Amino acid sequence: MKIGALAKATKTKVETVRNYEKFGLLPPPARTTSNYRDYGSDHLARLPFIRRARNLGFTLKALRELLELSDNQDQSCEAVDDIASRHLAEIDQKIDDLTTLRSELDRLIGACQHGTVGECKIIETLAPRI
Amino acid sequence: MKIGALAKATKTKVETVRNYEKFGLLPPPARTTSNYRDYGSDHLARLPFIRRARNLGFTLKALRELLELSDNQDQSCEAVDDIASRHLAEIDQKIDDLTTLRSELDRLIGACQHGTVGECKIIETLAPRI
DNA sequence: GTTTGATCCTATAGTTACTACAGGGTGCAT
DNA sequence: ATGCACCCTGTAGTAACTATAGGATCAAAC
Repeated sequence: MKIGALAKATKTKVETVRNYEKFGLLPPPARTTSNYRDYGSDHLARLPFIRRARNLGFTLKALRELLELSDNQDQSCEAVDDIASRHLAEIDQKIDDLTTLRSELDRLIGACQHGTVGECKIIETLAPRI
Repeated sequence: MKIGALAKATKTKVETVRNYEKFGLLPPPARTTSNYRDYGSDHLARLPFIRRARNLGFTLKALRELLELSDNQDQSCEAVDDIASRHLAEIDQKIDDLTTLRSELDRLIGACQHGTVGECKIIETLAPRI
């Protein structure tokens, strides 16, 4: 498939797709005789992963590391363990933060339905843990 | 407190703090006679919220909207409900994505400990929901 | 068979959010 | 009074994306 079809299928801008290739997140696809990029199902699977992970605040650099866990199956257990563990801690923190933020937004909406907006404590929800 | 102390207390770069003020996320603090920014406890509470929310992938624009829920307590219930609900859906999606990604990393580490690295299915974890 | 329009190519410049640096003022401590 | 750490404004750099320019390719319509 050509870049336009891939971009559409993954709701990504064409320029962003090319950008990922330049950065080494998407392997360079085959080219047609007229030099058009010709993507396969591996690209189609990989791109949504990148998009979602980006949306979750992972940098392209962090993503490259995670994708290498997938690409180089022959890596040492220590390497896999180290990389995965580091990201696991980061992910847990993010889930925690999102969960507390979620509760406060939920409470806000609930208070609203009872006609009493009350004090908004959004800021406190993400206050630093001591 | 001066900007350096605030930055240190919130693990933020001094330049980033000034940037948030320019963007309207942090209210301009009082100034000393020598024109130094003089922050109070409200700034000290607000900044960690901004930092965490940024880390979760919220844009400065989205943050400004969320912070207005907190600042303008006199907003209409409909406005609060609308803004909060939109962000709630976004947050739920993020929690879902992080949870599935977390499981796969966890499985990878587990497999590692049993000496059988096995196939890495990270990419599939964030595959599109149909 | 050529013209129109959509899509592709590369390359460059703009945007957002942050970071770094330049050039200069402030304030305390030795 | 001379460092030295900190503050100020302003500008320029980075990362990741987005937009635009200038041109090639291809399918379809006339």
